[in-house]
Amino acid sequence: MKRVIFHIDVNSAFLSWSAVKQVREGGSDLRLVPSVVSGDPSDRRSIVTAASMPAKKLGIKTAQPISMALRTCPGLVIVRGDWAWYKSCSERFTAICRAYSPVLQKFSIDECFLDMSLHLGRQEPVAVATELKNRIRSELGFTVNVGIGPNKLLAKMASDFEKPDKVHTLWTEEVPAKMWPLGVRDLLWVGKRTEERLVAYGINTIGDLARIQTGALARLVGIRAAQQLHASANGVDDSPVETDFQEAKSYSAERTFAQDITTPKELDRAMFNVACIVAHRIRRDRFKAGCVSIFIKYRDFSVAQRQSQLPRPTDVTALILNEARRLVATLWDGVTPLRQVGLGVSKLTHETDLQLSLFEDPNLEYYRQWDREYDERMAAARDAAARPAADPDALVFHYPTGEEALAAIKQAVREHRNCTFARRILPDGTDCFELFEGGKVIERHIVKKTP
DNA sequence: TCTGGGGTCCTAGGACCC
DNA sequence: TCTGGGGTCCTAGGACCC
Repeated sequence: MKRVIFHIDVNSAFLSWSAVKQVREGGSDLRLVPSVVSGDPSDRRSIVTAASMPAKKLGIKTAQPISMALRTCPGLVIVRGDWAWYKSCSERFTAICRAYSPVLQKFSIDECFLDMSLHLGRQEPVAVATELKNRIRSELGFTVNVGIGPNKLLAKMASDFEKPDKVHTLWTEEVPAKMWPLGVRDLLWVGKRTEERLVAYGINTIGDLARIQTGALARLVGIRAAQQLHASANGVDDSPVETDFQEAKSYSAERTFAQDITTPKELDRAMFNVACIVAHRIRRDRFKAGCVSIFIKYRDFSVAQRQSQLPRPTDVTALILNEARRLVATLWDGVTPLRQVGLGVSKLTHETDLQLSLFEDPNLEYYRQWDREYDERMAAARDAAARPAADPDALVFHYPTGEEALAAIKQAVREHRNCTFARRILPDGTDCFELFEGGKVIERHIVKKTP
């Protein structure tokens, strides 16, 4: 039986999705002007998460610093990401794809593979793909590219050809004409480093890679990578479309500082924050972690990391944080400036710890109670964020600068110890800090936007 | 220009056991 | 005292993806 795989890829996903929302709310279409999704544009370390076609035509690229993009295009429209909305777009997109074949593998928030081998009947693959593409466009308001091939690799390569709103095929017999002239970097799994090594050896195109002996290649990139690259360059891939839900194997969180930090106190505060986030997420997903890792990134982007096994798997923030602190102490000298820190957990299990250890931390019950309260606050903040913005009774405070806002917010948090609080981006793009009481927003603190 | 925040997998060396 | 060879686990680092 002939295998037919589709790879469906949303064009400029985050930007398209934000545009759909704005158009629905009566706004203009971001896709028609130079625009990007990014973090806080006043933070020099923010980068472009997604760019519109007009922005890309001006040379703005994904992952470029926002400050640089603004220099290229001073009139650039910047919108902040809306993750809850993106998730709902992704779910509706996946649901339409699944109607064409149940053999679906979600590859990321905006991409999936469909095994169409048993679901085409007498229809032509291109006709079905075109219908799928058009249906997503008319029902959901955004465009996708569909790549068609005999396996996942070629389908994915095909979807990357001309964009947007296109269907392309890459059958095995088309590989020499359509894929071999491309540079090695265009091949899946060839990144910056591998490209450098290959080019230094005179391997410039995917065709060069397809023809070289794997023995020579192995000396450059290792045996396994060599076999993988050689097979890929020849269009060979027999990996199945995996329909099963893959459980996460690790969780991590990182923070990049607005300015490099140089004191253990600052580092510890960041470690505390990321430990709370990671531990909360594993509890939410009913995991316990057997291994804790930390990493730090220096000014020059070099990274160092430490990891260690816990005596027993845990989901307790304090135990994870303690281990992270111990690891930090063995790794960082306490003075070399750091731009980023991160904490991860792995060796995840679902086991429940019924057995009690003689060496149990005497504060364990206190730690657990603290975690429960943290989890409740997070849940309350999530619920509040999911509700519509209308709450006319909330007191609204405006501040001319971020510093003043921060001071006032700290004061408000001290005064309202029973309140939950969350930072939130309002539908009009206003970045604000909200205090909740009994599920209602009672105060909203906003930094006045400079015109 | 000056670079985010998540993830996955692989490799190589050392410790330890038989 | 010095010695082989294989297996497994752990750790650090690197490369890639979106």
